[in-house]
Amino acid sequence: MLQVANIRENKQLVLDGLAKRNKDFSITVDEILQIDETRRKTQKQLDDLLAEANVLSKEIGDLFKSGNKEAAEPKKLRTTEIKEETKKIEVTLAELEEQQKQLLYLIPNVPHKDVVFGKTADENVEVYKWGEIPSLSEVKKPHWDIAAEYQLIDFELGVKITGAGFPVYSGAGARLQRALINFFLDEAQKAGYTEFIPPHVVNEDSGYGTGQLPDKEGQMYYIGADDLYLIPTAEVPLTNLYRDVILKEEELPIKMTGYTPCFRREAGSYGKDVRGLNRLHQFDKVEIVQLAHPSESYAILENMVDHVKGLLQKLELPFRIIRLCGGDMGFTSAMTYDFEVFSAAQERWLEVSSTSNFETFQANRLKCRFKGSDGKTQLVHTLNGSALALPRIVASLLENHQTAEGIRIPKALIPYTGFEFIRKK
RNA sequence: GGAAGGGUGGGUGAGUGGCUGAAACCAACAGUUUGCUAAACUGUCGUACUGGGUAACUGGUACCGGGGGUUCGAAUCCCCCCCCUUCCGCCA
Repeated sequence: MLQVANIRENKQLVLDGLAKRNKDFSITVDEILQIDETRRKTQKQLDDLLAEANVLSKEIGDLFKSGNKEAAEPKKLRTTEIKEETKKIEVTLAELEEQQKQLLYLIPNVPHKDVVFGKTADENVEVYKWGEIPSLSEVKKPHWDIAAEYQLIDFELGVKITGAGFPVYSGAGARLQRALINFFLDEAQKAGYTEFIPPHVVNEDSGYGTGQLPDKEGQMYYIGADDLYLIPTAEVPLTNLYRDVILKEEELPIKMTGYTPCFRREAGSYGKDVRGLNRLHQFDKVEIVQLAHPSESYAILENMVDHVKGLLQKLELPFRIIRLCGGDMGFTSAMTYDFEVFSAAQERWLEVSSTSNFETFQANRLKCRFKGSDGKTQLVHTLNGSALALPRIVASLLENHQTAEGIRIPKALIPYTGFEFIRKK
Protein backbone atom coordinates (compact mmCIF):
# COMPACT_ATOMS: atom_id res chain seq x y z
CA MET A 1 0.00 0.00 0.00
CA LEU A 2 1.31 3.42 -0.94
CA GLN A 3 1.68 6.07 1.72
CA VAL A 4 -0.82 8.89 1.47
CA ALA A 5 1.80 11.45 2.40
CA ASN A 6 3.90 10.28 -0.52
CA ILE A 7 1.01 10.58 -2.95
CA ARG A 8 0.21 14.01 -1.57
CA GLU A 9 3.75 15.30 -1.87
CA ASN A 10 4.82 13.58 -5.09
CA LYS A 11 1.59 13.26 -6.96
CA GLN A 12 3.01 13.71 -10.44
CA LEU A 13 5.90 11.32 -9.85
CA VAL A 14 3.50 8.71 -8.57
CA LEU A 15 1.16 9.13 -11.51
CA ASP A 16 3.98 9.05 -14.04
CA GLY A 17 5.32 5.89 -12.46
CA LEU A 18 1.94 4.20 -12.37
CA ALA A 19 1.38 5.06 -16.02
CA LYS A 20 3.99 2.44 -16.89
CA ARG A 21 1.52 -0.17 -15.80
CA ASN A 22 -0.56 0.83 -18.80
CA LYS A 23 -3.44 1.91 -16.64
CA ASP A 24 -4.66 5.30 -15.58
CA PHE A 25 -4.92 5.79 -11.85
CA SER A 26 -5.38 9.55 -11.85
CA ILE A 27 -9.06 9.39 -10.93
CA THR A 28 -8.44 7.16 -7.94
CA VAL A 29 -5.47 9.24 -6.88
CA ASP A 30 -7.51 12.43 -7.06
CA GLU A 31 -10.24 10.81 -5.06
CA ILE A 32 -7.77 9.73 -2.42
CA LEU A 33 -6.30 13.21 -2.15
CA GLN A 34 -9.73 14.74 -1.89
CA ILE A 35 -10.71 12.41 0.91
CA ASP A 36 -7.36 13.03 2.51
CA GLU A 37 -8.00 16.72 2.71
CA THR A 38 -11.39 16.25 4.31
CA ARG A 39 -9.93 13.64 6.58
CA ARG A 40 -7.26 15.99 7.86
CA LYS A 41 -9.72 18.80 8.39
CA THR A 42 -11.99 16.46 10.30
CA GLN A 43 -9.09 15.23 12.36
CA LYS A 44 -8.18 18.78 13.32
CA GLN A 45 -11.76 19.59 14.20
CA LEU A 46 -11.99 16.53 16.41
CA ASP A 47 -8.67 17.16 18.10
CA ASP A 48 -9.60 20.74 18.91
CA LEU A 49 -12.87 19.69 20.49
CA LEU A 50 -11.20 16.98 22.52
CA ALA A 51 -8.60 19.48 23.66
CA GLU A 52 -11.32 21.76 24.89
CA ALA A 53 -13.01 18.91 26.73
CA ASN A 54 -9.74 17.90 28.34
CA VAL A 55 -9.19 21.39 29.68
CA LEU A 56 -12.74 21.55 31.01
CA SER A 57 -12.44 18.18 32.69
CA LYS A 58 -9.39 19.33 34.52
CA GLU A 59 -11.13 22.48 35.66
CA ILE A 60 -14.10 20.46 36.84
CA GLY A 61 -11.80 18.27 38.85
CA ASP A 62 -10.22 21.27 40.51
CA LEU A 63 -13.57 22.85 41.29
CA PHE A 64 -14.79 19.61 42.83
CA LYS A 65 -11.77 19.45 45.01
CA SER A 66 -12.22 22.97 46.26
CA GLY A 67 -15.85 22.16 47.01
CA ASN A 68 -17.20 24.53 44.41
CA LYS A 69 -19.61 22.11 42.81
CA GLU A 70 -22.09 24.65 41.48
CA ALA A 71 -19.44 26.39 39.43
CA ALA A 72 -18.62 23.09 37.77
CA GLU A 73 -22.12 22.49 36.49
CA PRO A 74 -21.99 24.68 33.35
CA LYS A 75 -18.65 23.19 32.43
CA LYS A 76 -20.11 19.73 32.80
CA LEU A 77 -22.87 20.69 30.45
CA ARG A 78 -20.39 21.91 27.88
CA THR A 79 -18.33 18.71 28.03
CA THR A 80 -21.48 16.69 27.52
CA GLU A 81 -22.20 18.76 24.47
CA ILE A 82 -18.69 18.29 23.18
CA LYS A 83 -18.96 14.60 23.72
CA GLU A 84 -22.03 14.32 21.55
CA GLU A 85 -20.32 16.30 18.87
CA THR A 86 -17.10 14.33 18.95
CA LYS A 87 -18.99 11.08 18.71
CA LYS A 88 -20.47 12.17 15.41
CA ILE A 89 -17.14 13.42 14.14
CA GLU A 90 -15.43 10.22 15.16
CA VAL A 91 -17.85 8.23 13.05
CA THR A 92 -17.24 10.50 10.06
CA LEU A 93 -13.51 10.29 10.53
CA ALA A 94 -13.57 6.50 10.72
CA GLU A 95 -15.62 6.40 7.52
CA LEU A 96 -13.18 8.68 5.75
CA GLU A 97 -10.22 6.62 6.87
CA GLU A 98 -11.92 3.46 5.69
CA GLN A 99 -12.79 4.95 2.32
CA GLN A 100 -9.27 6.16 1.88
CA LYS A 101 -7.84 2.78 2.81
CA GLN A 102 -10.13 0.98 0.37
CA LEU A 103 -9.00 3.29 -2.42
CA LEU A 104 -5.37 2.89 -1.49
CA TYR A 105 -5.79 -0.87 -1.77
CA LEU A 106 -6.64 -0.33 -5.44
CA ILE A 107 -3.37 1.39 -6.26
CA PRO A 108 -0.45 -0.88 -7.13
CA ASN A 109 3.15 -0.10 -6.35
CA VAL A 110 4.91 2.60 -8.34
CA PRO A 111 7.41 0.97 -10.72
CA HIS A 112 11.06 1.90 -10.40
CA LYS A 113 12.36 4.42 -12.92
CA ASP A 114 14.26 1.71 -14.84
CA VAL A 115 11.11 -0.31 -15.40
CA VAL A 116 9.88 0.17 -18.93
CA PHE A 117 6.35 0.94 -19.99
CA GLY A 118 4.60 -2.06 -21.43
CA LYS A 119 1.25 -3.67 -21.94
CA THR A 120 2.05 -7.34 -21.94
CA ALA A 121 4.80 -9.87 -21.38
CA ASP A 122 5.96 -9.25 -24.94
CA GLU A 123 7.47 -5.99 -23.85
CA ASN A 124 9.57 -7.48 -21.07
CA VAL A 125 13.28 -6.92 -21.36
CA GLU A 126 15.69 -9.82 -21.55
CA VAL A 127 18.73 -8.85 -19.52
CA TYR A 128 20.72 -12.07 -19.35
CA LYS A 129 20.91 -15.45 -21.00
CA TRP A 130 22.95 -18.49 -20.07
CA GLY A 131 23.50 -22.06 -21.15
CA GLU A 132 23.10 -24.19 -24.23
CA ILE A 133 19.74 -25.44 -25.20
CA PRO A 134 20.33 -29.17 -25.46
CA SER A 135 19.63 -30.74 -28.78
CA LEU A 136 17.83 -33.84 -27.69
CA SER A 137 17.76 -36.91 -29.82
CA GLU A 138 14.75 -38.22 -31.64
CA VAL A 139 13.32 -39.42 -28.33
CA LYS A 140 12.35 -36.21 -26.70
CA LYS A 141 9.87 -36.75 -23.94
CA PRO A 142 7.99 -34.21 -21.86
CA HIS A 143 8.47 -34.57 -18.14
CA TRP A 144 5.06 -36.06 -17.48
CA ASP A 145 5.95 -39.01 -19.66
CA ILE A 146 9.35 -39.34 -18.00
CA ALA A 147 7.79 -39.08 -14.57
CA ALA A 148 5.48 -41.96 -15.37
CA GLU A 149 8.08 -44.07 -17.11
CA TYR A 150 10.58 -43.80 -14.27
CA GLN A 151 7.87 -43.89 -11.60
CA LEU A 152 8.88 -40.60 -10.05
CA ILE A 153 5.63 -38.72 -9.81
CA ASP A 154 2.11 -40.06 -9.81
CA PHE A 155 -0.47 -37.49 -10.79
CA GLU A 156 -3.36 -39.95 -10.80
CA LEU A 157 -2.72 -41.01 -7.25
CA GLY A 158 -2.78 -37.40 -6.20
CA VAL A 159 -6.16 -36.99 -7.83
CA LYS A 160 -7.39 -40.01 -5.95
CA ILE A 161 -6.39 -38.87 -2.50
CA THR A 162 -6.81 -35.10 -2.94
CA GLY A 163 -7.51 -33.75 -6.41
CA ALA A 164 -5.87 -32.41 -9.53
CA GLY A 165 -2.73 -30.40 -8.94
CA PHE A 166 -1.60 -32.40 -5.93
CA PRO A 167 1.00 -34.84 -7.22
CA VAL A 168 2.46 -37.73 -5.27
CA TYR A 169 6.24 -38.05 -5.48
CA SER A 170 7.78 -41.40 -4.81
CA GLY A 171 11.07 -43.24 -4.84
CA ALA A 172 13.79 -41.36 -6.74
CA GLY A 173 11.20 -38.65 -7.47
CA ALA A 174 10.71 -37.98 -3.77
CA ARG A 175 14.42 -38.19 -3.18
CA LEU A 176 15.03 -35.64 -5.92
CA GLN A 177 12.59 -33.25 -4.24
CA ARG A 178 14.35 -33.55 -0.94
CA ALA A 179 17.75 -33.19 -2.59
CA LEU A 180 16.74 -29.97 -4.30
CA ILE A 181 15.26 -28.52 -1.12
CA ASN A 182 18.42 -29.26 0.83
CA PHE A 183 20.61 -27.98 -1.96
CA PHE A 184 18.72 -24.69 -2.17
CA LEU A 185 18.70 -24.24 1.60
CA ASP A 186 22.42 -24.94 1.88
CA GLU A 187 23.20 -22.48 -0.88
CA ALA A 188 21.08 -19.83 0.81
CA GLN A 189 22.84 -20.41 4.09
CA LYS A 190 26.19 -20.08 2.39
CA ALA A 191 25.00 -16.75 1.04
CA GLY A 192 24.26 -15.57 4.56
CA TYR A 193 20.55 -16.20 4.85
CA THR A 194 19.22 -17.47 8.17
CA GLU A 195 16.98 -20.48 7.80
CA PHE A 196 13.48 -20.50 9.25
CA ILE A 197 10.80 -23.12 9.44
CA PRO A 198 7.69 -21.02 9.70
CA PRO A 199 4.07 -22.09 10.12
CA HIS A 200 2.40 -23.15 6.89
CA VAL A 201 -0.81 -21.48 7.92
CA VAL A 202 -1.22 -17.80 8.69
CA ASN A 203 -3.82 -15.46 10.12
CA GLU A 204 -5.60 -12.60 8.42
CA ASP A 205 -3.20 -9.91 9.66
CA SER A 206 -0.30 -11.69 7.98
CA GLY A 207 -2.26 -11.95 4.74
CA TYR A 208 -2.74 -8.19 4.77
CA GLY A 209 0.84 -7.61 5.84
CA THR A 210 2.35 -8.90 2.63
CA GLY A 211 -0.51 -7.86 0.42
CA GLN A 212 -2.15 -11.20 -0.44
CA LEU A 213 -5.24 -9.76 1.20
CA PRO A 214 -7.45 -8.22 0.15
CA ASP A 215 -6.37 -8.36 -3.52
CA LYS A 216 -5.79 -12.06 -3.95
CA GLU A 217 -8.15 -13.53 -1.44
CA GLY A 218 -9.43 -16.17 -3.85
CA GLN A 219 -5.92 -17.46 -4.50
CA MET A 220 -5.44 -18.75 -1.00
CA TYR A 221 -6.92 -21.79 0.64
CA TYR A 222 -8.96 -20.65 3.57
CA ILE A 223 -9.68 -22.60 6.73
CA GLY A 224 -12.97 -21.14 7.84
CA ALA A 225 -13.29 -22.95 11.13
CA ASP A 226 -10.16 -21.27 12.44
CA ASP A 227 -10.04 -18.21 10.20
CA LEU A 228 -6.62 -19.12 8.84
CA TYR A 229 -5.03 -19.24 5.39
CA LEU A 230 -2.68 -21.80 3.86
CA ILE A 231 0.42 -19.96 2.76
CA PRO A 232 0.84 -19.39 -0.98
CA THR A 233 4.56 -18.80 -0.44
CA ALA A 234 7.05 -18.64 2.44
CA GLU A 235 7.26 -14.93 1.73
CA VAL A 236 4.11 -14.48 3.80
CA PRO A 237 5.21 -15.96 7.13
CA LEU A 238 8.85 -14.89 6.72
CA THR A 239 8.18 -11.26 5.94
CA ASN A 240 5.51 -11.09 8.62
CA LEU A 241 8.06 -12.12 11.21
CA TYR A 242 8.94 -8.43 11.13
CA ARG A 243 5.43 -7.03 11.16
CA ASP A 244 5.11 -4.16 13.65
CA VAL A 245 8.82 -4.11 14.31
CA ILE A 246 11.19 -1.16 14.47
CA LEU A 247 14.70 -2.31 13.66
CA LYS A 248 17.96 -0.60 14.35
CA GLU A 249 19.66 0.69 11.25
CA GLU A 250 22.70 -1.52 11.83
CA GLU A 251 20.54 -4.64 11.93
CA LEU A 252 19.84 -4.22 8.21
CA PRO A 253 19.83 -6.08 5.99
CA ILE A 254 17.86 -8.95 7.50
CA LYS A 255 18.33 -12.05 5.38
CA MET A 256 15.94 -14.96 5.75
CA THR A 257 15.34 -18.17 3.91
CA GLY A 258 12.91 -21.00 4.36
CA TYR A 259 11.51 -24.04 2.70
CA THR A 260 7.76 -24.48 2.78
CA PRO A 261 5.13 -26.13 0.71
CA CYS A 262 3.07 -23.52 -1.12
CA PHE A 263 -0.65 -23.73 -1.69
CA ARG A 264 -2.43 -21.98 -4.53
CA ARG A 265 -5.98 -22.32 -5.67
CA GLU A 266 -5.23 -20.66 -9.03
CA ALA A 267 -8.22 -20.90 -11.31
CA GLY A 268 -7.92 -20.63 -15.07
CA SER A 269 -5.53 -21.81 -17.76
CA TYR A 270 -6.02 -24.96 -19.74
CA GLY A 271 -4.29 -27.53 -21.82
CA LYS A 272 -0.61 -28.19 -22.02
CA ASP A 273 0.22 -25.02 -20.09
CA VAL A 274 -0.96 -26.72 -16.95
CA ARG A 275 0.05 -30.28 -17.71
CA GLY A 276 2.30 -32.22 -15.42
CA LEU A 277 4.28 -30.03 -13.07
CA ASN A 278 3.66 -26.79 -14.89
CA ARG A 279 0.97 -25.59 -12.57
CA LEU A 280 0.06 -27.11 -9.23
CA HIS A 281 -2.09 -26.43 -6.20
CA GLN A 282 0.65 -27.59 -3.88
CA PHE A 283 4.34 -27.29 -4.56
CA ASP A 284 7.62 -26.90 -2.73
CA LYS A 285 9.72 -23.79 -2.73
CA VAL A 286 12.72 -22.31 -1.00
CA GLU A 287 12.30 -18.59 -0.63
CA ILE A 288 14.81 -15.87 0.13
CA VAL A 289 13.64 -12.67 1.80
CA GLN A 290 15.49 -9.52 2.72
CA LEU A 291 14.61 -6.42 4.67
CA ALA A 292 16.87 -3.67 3.46
CA HIS A 293 17.88 -0.09 3.93
CA PRO A 294 16.24 1.97 1.18
CA SER A 295 19.61 3.21 -0.02
CA GLU A 296 20.86 -0.28 -0.77
CA SER A 297 17.77 -2.22 -1.76
CA TYR A 298 18.52 -2.17 -5.48
CA ALA A 299 22.07 -3.37 -4.97
CA ILE A 300 20.56 -6.13 -2.86
CA LEU A 301 18.08 -6.96 -5.60
CA GLU A 302 20.99 -7.48 -8.00
CA ASN A 303 22.66 -9.59 -5.37
CA MET A 304 19.62 -11.79 -5.02
CA VAL A 305 19.42 -12.13 -8.79
CA ASP A 306 23.03 -13.28 -8.80
CA HIS A 307 22.23 -15.84 -6.14
CA VAL A 308 19.42 -17.35 -8.18
CA LYS A 309 21.60 -17.22 -11.28
CA GLY A 310 24.22 -19.28 -9.47
CA LEU A 311 21.66 -21.92 -8.54
CA LEU A 312 20.52 -22.41 -12.09
CA GLN A 313 24.08 -22.58 -13.35
CA LYS A 314 24.91 -25.25 -10.80
CA LEU A 315 21.88 -27.17 -11.96
CA GLU A 316 23.18 -26.81 -15.52
CA LEU A 317 19.90 -25.51 -16.85
CA PRO A 318 19.73 -23.02 -19.71
CA PHE A 319 17.89 -19.92 -18.59
CA ARG A 320 17.22 -16.28 -19.24
CA ILE A 321 16.49 -13.40 -16.96
CA ILE A 322 13.92 -10.84 -17.92
CA ARG A 323 13.01 -7.60 -16.29
CA LEU A 324 9.28 -7.23 -16.34
CA CYS A 325 7.68 -4.26 -17.98
CA GLY A 326 5.14 -2.17 -16.11
CA GLY A 327 2.14 -3.99 -17.47
CA ASP A 328 3.39 -7.46 -16.57
CA MET A 329 4.61 -6.69 -13.07
CA GLY A 330 2.83 -7.85 -9.95
CA PHE A 331 0.66 -5.51 -7.96
CA THR A 332 3.02 -5.05 -5.03
CA SER A 333 6.34 -4.91 -6.86
CA ALA A 334 8.46 -1.93 -7.87
CA MET A 335 10.83 -4.03 -9.94
CA THR A 336 10.75 -7.71 -10.80
CA TYR A 337 13.16 -10.06 -12.50
CA ASP A 338 11.74 -13.32 -13.74
CA PHE A 339 13.92 -16.34 -14.34
CA GLU A 340 12.85 -18.70 -17.06
CA VAL A 341 14.36 -22.07 -17.74
CA PHE A 342 14.13 -23.60 -21.16
CA SER A 343 12.39 -26.89 -21.09
CA ALA A 344 13.77 -28.81 -24.00
CA ALA A 345 10.98 -31.27 -24.61
CA GLN A 346 8.11 -28.87 -24.15
CA GLU A 347 10.21 -26.39 -26.10
CA ARG A 348 9.14 -23.45 -24.02
CA TRP A 349 10.44 -21.18 -21.30
CA LEU A 350 9.19 -21.97 -17.81
CA GLU A 351 9.15 -19.38 -15.08
CA VAL A 352 11.06 -20.74 -12.10
CA SER A 353 11.75 -17.65 -10.04
CA SER A 354 10.45 -14.19 -9.54
CA THR A 355 12.70 -11.85 -7.64
CA SER A 356 11.38 -8.46 -6.65
CA ASN A 357 11.94 -5.28 -4.75
CA PHE A 358 8.76 -4.04 -3.10
CA GLU A 359 10.38 -0.92 -1.72
CA THR A 360 8.07 0.37 1.03
CA PHE A 361 4.86 -1.03 -0.43
CA GLN A 362 4.75 -4.08 1.86
CA ALA A 363 6.59 -2.38 4.70
CA ASN A 364 3.87 0.23 4.91
CA ARG A 365 1.26 -2.40 5.59
CA LEU A 366 3.60 -4.44 7.74
CA LYS A 367 4.67 -1.38 9.70
CA CYS A 368 8.21 -2.62 9.48
CA ARG A 369 10.52 0.30 10.09
CA PHE A 370 14.01 1.11 11.20
CA LYS A 371 15.42 3.92 13.24
CA GLY A 372 18.11 5.77 11.35
CA SER A 373 21.21 7.39 12.79
CA ASP A 374 19.32 10.69 12.69
CA GLY A 375 16.83 9.19 15.14
CA LYS A 376 13.99 9.15 12.63
CA THR A 377 12.05 6.04 11.86
CA GLN A 378 11.34 5.15 8.27
CA LEU A 379 10.00 2.19 6.39
CA VAL A 380 12.37 -0.56 5.30
CA HIS A 381 12.42 -1.97 1.81
CA THR A 382 11.34 -5.58 1.45
CA LEU A 383 12.59 -7.95 -1.21
CA ASN A 384 12.08 -11.57 -1.98
CA GLY A 385 12.76 -14.20 -4.53
CA SER A 386 12.16 -17.83 -5.23
CA ALA A 387 15.40 -19.70 -4.80
CA LEU A 388 13.87 -21.81 -6.13
CA ALA A 389 10.44 -23.22 -6.85
CA LEU A 390 10.74 -26.95 -7.37
CA PRO A 391 8.17 -28.23 -9.87
CA ARG A 392 9.35 -26.52 -13.02
CA ILE A 393 12.96 -27.09 -12.02
CA VAL A 394 12.18 -30.77 -11.79
CA ALA A 395 10.35 -30.61 -15.09
CA SER A 396 13.28 -29.03 -16.88
CA LEU A 397 15.82 -31.26 -15.13
CA LEU A 398 13.98 -34.31 -16.34
CA GLU A 399 13.51 -32.98 -19.85
CA ASN A 400 16.88 -31.34 -20.44
CA HIS A 401 18.97 -34.04 -18.82
CA GLN A 402 17.32 -37.05 -20.36
CA THR A 403 19.81 -39.38 -21.96
CA ALA A 404 19.80 -42.90 -23.29
CA GLU A 405 21.21 -44.01 -19.94
CA GLY A 406 18.57 -42.30 -17.90
CA ILE A 407 18.17 -38.90 -16.29
CA ARG A 408 21.53 -37.34 -15.56
CA ILE A 409 21.81 -35.57 -12.21
CA PRO A 410 23.86 -32.35 -12.30
CA LYS A 411 27.14 -32.60 -10.44
CA ALA A 412 26.25 -30.13 -7.75
CA LEU A 413 23.19 -32.14 -6.85
CA ILE A 414 24.76 -35.59 -6.64
CA PRO A 415 25.88 -35.21 -3.02
CA TYR A 416 22.24 -34.56 -2.20
CA THR A 417 20.60 -37.28 -4.29
CA GLY A 418 23.20 -39.92 -3.66
CA PHE A 419 22.87 -41.10 -7.26
CA GLU A 420 24.19 -39.87 -10.58
CA PHE A 421 21.44 -41.16 -12.77
CA ILE A 422 17.81 -41.90 -12.42
CA ARG A 423 17.33 -45.16 -14.25
CA LYS A 424 14.31 -47.13 -15.18
CA LYS A 425 13.19 -49.66 -12.63
C1' G B 1 -12.00 -28.94 26.39
C1' G B 2 -12.48 -27.63 32.22
C1' A B 3 -10.48 -24.41 36.39
C1' A B 4 -7.55 -20.37 38.21
C1' G B 5 -4.35 -16.29 37.45
C1' G B 6 -2.58 -12.64 34.22
C1' G B 7 -1.70 -9.10 29.69
C1' U B 8 1.45 -1.62 31.35
C1' G B 9 7.01 1.71 27.34
C1' G B 10 13.26 -2.50 24.49
C1' G B 11 13.21 -5.62 29.42
C1' U B 12 11.79 -6.19 34.77
C1' G B 13 7.90 -3.89 37.09
C1' A B 14 4.84 0.23 40.09
C1' G B 15 0.29 2.20 39.41
C1' U B 16 -7.65 0.79 41.59
C1' G B 17 -11.02 7.13 38.90
C1' G B 18 -8.26 13.53 37.99
C1' C B 19 -1.47 15.50 40.29
C1' U B 20 0.07 9.20 35.03
C1' G B 21 2.10 9.09 28.53
C1' A B 22 2.72 6.57 32.69
C1' A B 23 7.26 5.74 39.05
C1' A B 24 11.61 2.93 39.83
C1' C B 25 15.35 -0.18 38.08
C1' C B 26 17.91 -2.43 33.88
C1' A B 27 19.26 -1.99 28.85
C1' A B 28 20.32 1.64 24.92
C1' C B 29 22.19 6.41 23.16
C1' A B 30 24.86 11.27 23.90
C1' G B 31 28.09 14.05 26.92
C1' U B 32 31.39 15.06 31.32
C1' U B 33 35.15 13.19 34.23
C1' U B 34 38.70 9.63 35.54
C1' G B 35 41.68 6.78 32.75
C1' C B 36 44.13 0.31 30.94
C1' U B 37 39.62 -2.98 27.90
C1' A B 38 35.65 -0.34 32.91
C1' A B 39 33.30 2.69 36.56
C1' A B 40 30.91 7.24 38.24
C1' C B 41 27.95 11.41 37.10
C1' U B 42 24.55 14.29 33.86
C1' G B 43 21.22 14.29 30.01
C1' U B 44 18.24 11.79 26.20
C1' C B 45 15.41 7.68 25.75
C1' G B 46 7.51 5.04 22.72
C1' U B 47 4.34 5.15 18.39
C1' A B 48 0.73 7.15 15.11
C1' C B 49 -2.22 11.10 13.26
C1' U B 50 -2.43 16.29 12.99
C1' G B 51 -1.54 22.14 13.31
C1' G B 52 2.53 25.90 12.81
C1' G B 53 7.71 26.45 10.78
C1' U B 54 12.34 25.94 4.82
C1' A B 55 14.34 23.62 8.99
C1' A B 56 16.06 22.98 13.98
C1' C B 57 11.85 22.81 16.62
C1' U B 58 7.14 23.29 18.63
C1' G B 59 1.45 23.04 19.75
C1' G B 60 -2.70 19.43 19.83
C1' U B 61 -5.02 14.50 19.81
C1' A B 62 -5.00 9.27 20.39
C1' C B 63 -2.82 4.84 22.25
C1' C B 64 -1.27 0.90 29.04
C1' G B 65 -3.67 -6.89 24.47
C1' G B 66 -8.25 -5.56 20.88
C1' G B 67 -13.32 -3.63 20.69
C1' G B 68 -17.51 -1.43 23.16
C1' G B 69 -19.69 0.94 27.70
C1' U B 70 -20.13 3.88 32.53
C1' U B 71 -18.26 8.98 33.99
C1' C B 72 -17.37 15.93 33.48
C1' G B 73 -12.84 12.73 33.64
C1' A B 74 -10.37 5.58 32.95
C1' A B 75 -4.26 2.07 32.49
C1' U B 76 -7.53 2.11 36.88
C1' C B 77 -14.88 0.39 37.03
C1' C B 78 -18.38 -2.81 33.65
C1' C B 79 -19.25 -6.08 29.12
C1' C B 80 -17.42 -8.94 24.79
C1' C B 81 -13.22 -10.95 22.23
C1' C B 82 -8.00 -12.37 21.70
C1' C B 83 -3.57 -14.03 23.84
C1' C B 84 -0.23 -15.90 27.76
C1' U B 85 0.89 -18.79 32.31
C1' U B 86 -0.30 -22.74 35.82
C1' C B 87 -3.21 -27.10 37.12
C1' C B 88 -6.56 -31.02 35.19
C1' G B 89 -8.24 -33.71 30.81
C1' C B 90 -6.96 -35.37 25.83
C1' C B 91 -3.07 -36.41 22.47
C1' A B 92 1.68 -36.74 18.44
